[in-house]
Amino acid sequence: MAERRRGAVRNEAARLAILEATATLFAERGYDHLSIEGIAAQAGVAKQTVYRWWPGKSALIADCLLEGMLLPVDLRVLPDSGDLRADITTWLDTVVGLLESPSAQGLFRSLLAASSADETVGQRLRDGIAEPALFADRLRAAADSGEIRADLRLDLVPEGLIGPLMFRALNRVPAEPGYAAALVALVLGPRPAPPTS
Amino acid sequence: MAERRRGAVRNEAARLAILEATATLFAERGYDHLSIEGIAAQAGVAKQTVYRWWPGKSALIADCLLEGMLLPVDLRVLPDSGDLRADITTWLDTVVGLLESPSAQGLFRSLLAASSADETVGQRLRDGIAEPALFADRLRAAADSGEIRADLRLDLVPEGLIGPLMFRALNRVPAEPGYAAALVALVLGPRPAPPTS
Amino acid sequence: MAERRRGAVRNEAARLAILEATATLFAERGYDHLSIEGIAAQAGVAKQTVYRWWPGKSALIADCLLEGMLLPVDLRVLPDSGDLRADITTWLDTVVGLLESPSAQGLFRSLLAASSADETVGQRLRDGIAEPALFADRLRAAADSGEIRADLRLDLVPEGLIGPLMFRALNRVPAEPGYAAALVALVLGPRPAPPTS
Amino acid sequence: MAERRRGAVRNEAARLAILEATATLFAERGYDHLSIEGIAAQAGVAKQTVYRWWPGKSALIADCLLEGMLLPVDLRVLPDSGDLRADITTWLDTVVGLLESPSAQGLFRSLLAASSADETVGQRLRDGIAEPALFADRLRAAADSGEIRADLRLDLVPEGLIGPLMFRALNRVPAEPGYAAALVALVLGPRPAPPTS
DNA sequence: TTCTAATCGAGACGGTACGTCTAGTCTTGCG
DNA sequence: CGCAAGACTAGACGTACCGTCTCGATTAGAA
Repeated sequence: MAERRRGAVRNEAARLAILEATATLFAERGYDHLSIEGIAAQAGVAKQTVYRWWPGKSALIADCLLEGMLLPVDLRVLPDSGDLRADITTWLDTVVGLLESPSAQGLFRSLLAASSADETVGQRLRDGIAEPALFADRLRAAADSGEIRADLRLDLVPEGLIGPLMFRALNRVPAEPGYAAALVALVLGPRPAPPTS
Repeated sequence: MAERRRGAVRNEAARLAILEATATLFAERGYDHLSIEGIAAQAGVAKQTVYRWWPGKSALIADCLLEGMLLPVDLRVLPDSGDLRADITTWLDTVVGLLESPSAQGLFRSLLAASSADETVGQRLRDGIAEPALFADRLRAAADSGEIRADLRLDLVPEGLIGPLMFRALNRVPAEPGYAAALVALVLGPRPAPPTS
Repeated sequence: MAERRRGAVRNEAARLAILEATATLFAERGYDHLSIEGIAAQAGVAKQTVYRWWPGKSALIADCLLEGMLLPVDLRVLPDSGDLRADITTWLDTVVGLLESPSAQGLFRSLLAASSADETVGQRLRDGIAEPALFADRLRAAADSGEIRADLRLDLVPEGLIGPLMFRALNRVPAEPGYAAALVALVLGPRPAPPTS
Repeated sequence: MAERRRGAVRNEAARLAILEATATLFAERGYDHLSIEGIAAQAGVAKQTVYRWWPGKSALIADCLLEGMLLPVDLRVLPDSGDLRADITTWLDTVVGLLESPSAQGLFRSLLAASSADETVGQRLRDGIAEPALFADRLRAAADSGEIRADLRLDLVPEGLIGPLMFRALNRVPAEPGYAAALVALVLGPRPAPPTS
């Protein structure tokens, strides 16, 4: 009983070409200097076809994020070795490693600019990098088991980890070796002493 | 003795009018949608007078920050009550309080966008908000006195405090009451137990 | 024998709706500013249905003329009182009367623009206003009877009468009272003196 | 004392390039199919420079007429041999001769279309072809001398001569040899018999 | 009946041009 | 020389139509 649309159907090839052109040009030129006109030309598509489906360039970025076309690796999974600190450090090291390349740094900064202009981009960026659920279960379990101190505000952990990365990206401060581990130590605190039996 | 330049000297009134127009329009419209043309018109100045002294809009923002025209209060001083945690919490509460107004939130997000486009803006922003020196001495003293744990990476504290604020600003997550204190607790860790004598 | 086509037959309602929409929009907006898209929308019809039957907007105008949808009165008949000069003056006064309304003037000018773009429109316009046959017989008879001078080039009379109207329409010069009679006098010459017996 | 403007002055080369491009493209492609974008490109000029000085393409055409860039010969002068009928016939033959070339016919039709869209074009066209003053003095003199009949409405003569040309141009009817003379005879009437003394 | 060709509505598509806005640069005349 | 004024090239903006095409529904003669 699906309300069946009439008329020609959307061209998937055009949709993909537009998103790919967006991703390419965004990585090359950054958020400002990204023009719909350029995207349409690069995609071999009429400008109106872009405007038909997206209201502006920030929405294009948001969709690129949704399709995983901007982030080169999948950050939405946390390794599970049993040691939460080690796992988060590993995960964070992946992110930090990405940011070593200047072009990836620029891309990340541009993503922040895009987030500044459009709320949806921020949501998608969060979903693509550090959705709350990524850490939540592990953190709760770790708190229960005493691996981290019991009074830690678990909901602040994601922003405690990602926020400093934003700070450094905007300030063009590269991450030194061991930065990931130091950040984990800062946010999760020192490993509590094992209870004496 | 000073080799005195010939010809007309720079018009200070024009300089100020331009920076004030920049600050006004930046607060009203955000970083993109800020145009040199608009600034010149608002300042009652020829466009060329802007271009003669500044290379682009990001440099204007940077200078506005330098002149303290964008941030309504002076954040470059940390109260000193003797209790570092309390002092930082107080300071952070000031910042958080600013961000409660939606317009100030937008201004802050726009500052992040400007930082993304221009390194200098980031520097000035850091200088205007949380220069390293703001915390450094107090932190070192607190570490010496045992007020905070000795192994804390003190250099990570500023980014550990400001980064999460950036995260929330970009994600449009308002700060709940007690957020400042929770953030301080997260980054500085719990107050260590006084040493048993 | 007739090779009978299969398939659905042309929708007469759609055809009429399209022509009516064309007439309406042409009168409202003029020849340029007349768009196929607008016509289709106004007629509640798909754009393709227009393009299936007409090659462009000038053909639509031509068909509207053929159906008499653009000219409010039928000009294809010349009264016959016995006095040719009076009859033509009467007929011309009808035309001039039409052109008194500014909207009808605009419509007439638009028809000239359409004629300029498409030969067929000109033909249909001529057929709808002053087909050669309209005057030919009466003129010949009048020449024979001496009502007009014998050496008059009868074939030039229609353009001699209509041409000045075009001139005035394009130059936005309204016709003063008595214009029709003056024009008839100009073209047909003064009434010859009756032959003395 | 002339109120002297400040700021850069209008670029005459650009102005001329634009008008020349307009004339070229108008002759090549006609009134519709004439695009500001194409004119700017042809003139090697930014689009805004066109829009700064002209509101639209009809104004460009009007200015081209004013500069005499569209009509290949100067029609604003009537020969004077003493015989008005002969002079007008000569003048009209020039016009008719121009209209023999199909491209000039198209240009003339396009001028009519432009006149239809913009009153100013019509004025300029009239000024460039048959300003009232062109005929007025000679006609009055001829009426006084009895060369033409005294009761002729002299003010109708220009439209009586030009109108039929418009009619034929719009209807794509070429002028046969002798057309100019026939038209003069139609409008001015036969040469009156010399008064018998 | 079933098949098949044509029509219709809706509307996506690659394009062209619109008229406006802004970026930076350059030019002119005043102080 | 700085400055206001403002013209200039360049190019993106977002919109309107162009003429073509594709989709599913409908219609009506042919098989």
